[in-house]
Amino acid sequence: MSTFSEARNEPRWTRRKDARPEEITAAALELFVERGYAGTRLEDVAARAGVSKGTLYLYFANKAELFKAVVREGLVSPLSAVRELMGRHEGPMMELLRMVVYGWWERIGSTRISGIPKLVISEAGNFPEIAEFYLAEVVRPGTALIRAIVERGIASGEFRPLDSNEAVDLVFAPLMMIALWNHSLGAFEPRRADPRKLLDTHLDMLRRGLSAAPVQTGDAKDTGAPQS
Amino acid sequence: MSTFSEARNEPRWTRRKDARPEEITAAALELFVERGYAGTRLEDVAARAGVSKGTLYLYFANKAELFKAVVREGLVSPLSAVRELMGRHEGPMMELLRMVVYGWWERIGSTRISGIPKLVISEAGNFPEIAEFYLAEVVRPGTALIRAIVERGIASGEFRPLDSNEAVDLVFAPLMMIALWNHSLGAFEPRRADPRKLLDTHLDMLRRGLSAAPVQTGDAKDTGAPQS
Amino acid sequence: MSTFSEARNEPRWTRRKDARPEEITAAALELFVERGYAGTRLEDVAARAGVSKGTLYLYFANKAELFKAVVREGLVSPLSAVRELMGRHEGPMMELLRMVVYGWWERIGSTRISGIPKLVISEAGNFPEIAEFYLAEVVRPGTALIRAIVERGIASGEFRPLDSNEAVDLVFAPLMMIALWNHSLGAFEPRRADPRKLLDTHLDMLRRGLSAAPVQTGDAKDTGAPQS
Amino acid sequence: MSTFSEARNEPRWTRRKDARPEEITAAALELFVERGYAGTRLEDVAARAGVSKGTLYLYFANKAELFKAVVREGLVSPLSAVRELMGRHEGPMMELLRMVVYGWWERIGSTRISGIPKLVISEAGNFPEIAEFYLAEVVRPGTALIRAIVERGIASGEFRPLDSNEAVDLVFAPLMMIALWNHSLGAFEPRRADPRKLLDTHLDMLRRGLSAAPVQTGDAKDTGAPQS
DNA sequence: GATGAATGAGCGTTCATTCAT
DNA sequence: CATGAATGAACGCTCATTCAT
Repeated sequence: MSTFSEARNEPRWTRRKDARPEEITAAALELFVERGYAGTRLEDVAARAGVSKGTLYLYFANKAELFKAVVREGLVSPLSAVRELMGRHEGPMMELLRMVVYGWWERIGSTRISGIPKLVISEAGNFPEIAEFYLAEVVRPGTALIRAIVERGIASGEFRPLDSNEAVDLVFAPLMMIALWNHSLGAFEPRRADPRKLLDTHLDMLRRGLSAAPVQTGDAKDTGAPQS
Repeated sequence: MSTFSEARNEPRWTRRKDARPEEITAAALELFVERGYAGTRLEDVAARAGVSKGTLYLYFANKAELFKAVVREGLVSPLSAVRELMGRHEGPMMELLRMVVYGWWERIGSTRISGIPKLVISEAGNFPEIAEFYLAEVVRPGTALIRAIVERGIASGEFRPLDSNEAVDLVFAPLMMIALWNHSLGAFEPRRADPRKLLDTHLDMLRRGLSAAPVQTGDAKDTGAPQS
Repeated sequence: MSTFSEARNEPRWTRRKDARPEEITAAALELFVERGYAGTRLEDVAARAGVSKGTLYLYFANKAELFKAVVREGLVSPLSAVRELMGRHEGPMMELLRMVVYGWWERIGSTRISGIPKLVISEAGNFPEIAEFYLAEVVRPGTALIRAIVERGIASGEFRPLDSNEAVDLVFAPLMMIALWNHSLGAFEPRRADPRKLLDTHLDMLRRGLSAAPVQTGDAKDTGAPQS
Repeated sequence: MSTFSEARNEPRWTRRKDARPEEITAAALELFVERGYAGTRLEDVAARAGVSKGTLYLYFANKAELFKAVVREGLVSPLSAVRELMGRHEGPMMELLRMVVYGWWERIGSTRISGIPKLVISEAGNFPEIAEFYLAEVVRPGTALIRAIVERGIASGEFRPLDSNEAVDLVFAPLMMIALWNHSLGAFEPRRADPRKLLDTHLDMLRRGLSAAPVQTGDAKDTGAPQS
């Protein structure tokens, strides 16, 4: 009505139709991670998002859909960012692996998105749909990416010729462990080493473990080729 | 391989009456692992154990107590077996590490007990008591054991001097990953490599990663000392 | 056949604004008849009327008021038309009855107004106000009208002397049955006889049933007087 | 424990597993008829049946199944009773019709089962499944029965040759009207004629309407044949 | 006037727990 | 000891109603 109102940049009562879904999934992510799927009451999600119970249903058809949206949302851009990075990279694959691990920490490990793996692991049995979705959209593309790096390294002679599927699992395991720990027992064990230091050591171990150079150790002659 | 099984002395076929609680926890373990705590209905536990719903309450005060009993039961003995093994061991620590990893697979990884970690991780937030208990009874003793091995290896010059806490995490991570995978997404991804092969590769990577011998790799001069 | 339509004088195409309430009650009538009171969602009424949910509340205080308006609207005028017709009629009462029945079909039975009886019957228990209103405005005046016809016929010797209240019910029953059927099970039983043929047969049965002339039937001597 | 307890014929706490379903459907019938399907709260059904809300679900999977059970239960035996009666009958069909109408009043019209038609009419739109079920199990068998009677009468020359489908509707209409009235507006119009007298008059009208004998009425020559 | 996002009371349904037998 | 019918608190979801725009 007044000419002044036109200048407002932060109207107090904007219909927040577009911001709402993210506010809700953010609240839901926290609670799902804290309490599990079944343990999370939609009323609490609503309260934490600052809306009423009914509002949830304006944006998500039901609890399962909200859950799926939470999982989906947390994992779209991160993966494609890695993919892009890999396309551009030149130089040793070990260097790329390091960037991927650090990038994972920046974008996922150190954020609340890292709660999603725990969610999925916990609820896979009850939500086959989620399990399939996560496998198709996250696990398989993610492992394919790392496998490609490992295989490039093997092809170039940088890495020794080991089973690339196994290598992928060994690259991922500590990252998963960090994420799971931080969202479960970590809450009860306050003094913990800096995860970044652990990741550095992990990368250092990987460097040695993947290297094509032979390693002379106490109990076995290492030829650079994998065991049996 | 049969390293862990020597300590058991209990009669294998006690009277049915005494076996009831274990039949129940066995049924409960399966279901808790499959469906999580909240997703498991006591009626189904009863049905799978071949008893009536009411009978559950003759042995367990409530669902939470049953859950705790399931977790508690799956954990106690194996650790002491490892401790004993360690006391007896002579020779390279890498060899001991290998026995521990294989023993873990025999006694835990390949059995339904491997579902326990998933349970604990999933429900730690809802059952602080379980979390504390698991930390006190399993995590801290377990890591202490491995840390002792690593530190013995460092002291003897077999291993290079890295942070033993970090090393422990890196030793455990793939074992945890295998256990979690088998009880969650693994059910939806049929073709999977043999976990034992993965463990072999893991041990091979560890051997190289832990070795005191320097490793010449493409992007860094390795002196045997840990990074940074 | 067009007997009833003569009295209407209102302009047929008033301004849209004034038409709104009627568009809403028209939409509401359809839905209330299809789904019952509780089964009808105001959101659907709004959608069918082409307005927003909020707009409903500009015209009707709440769902119950809308419902009452729907019922009220479907009832008033036709009765006065019959009353008028009756005042003018000369000749046999059976002929008047026939006109009334045909008129009912024209103005009510074949239109969506015929859904009103179903609504009232279904919701009488929940809406005493509607029940009373319908009794006062429709049932009692309507039966009075028919009763007057029957009684005129009896007085003139055209009809035999039976209980006029009972006769009224027997005149109405098939009309009600047609209306109710068409708005309930009729939707699930596609092939159905033409209601007009049924009404003809009904009138034919009434003619015989009401006639003062004796009827010789197999199992009773008919004197024209009603049975005990 | 005591020898006395064996003599008890009315144990105070018998598990009433077999009586319960009928107690519940009886309570549900009352409430469904009073308040409609949606208007009936299961909590109230439970309370009226003297059980808890949860107990309902021991016997009926959900509200819709309870509803179907109510409908089913009220109309199985009555229909077969009529069928049986018809098989035995000898003599005029008009007599059989009279027995059917009286029987309907005894077994249905005067009992609370008469509330079912109203229920079905009200909810057919929301529960196609119920509508189909009622058509298949009640309406079609019931009309077939009456049609058979009418057609036998026509074949024997007792009735004039009219459309038997129409005749069936005209036979039923007043019965339906009585049932519906008693469960809707009837509650608000206390003084009402005895339905049995109305049924007598209805039968008397039918006798005249169906008779093969010609009837001389004021406005039409009646030849016994139906109108065009 | 008209909109539709937001609300929250209310109900159907589930399931851990109890207890008479 | 064992049973399983019964309970009722708790929660997901719906939808009539409100109100800032």
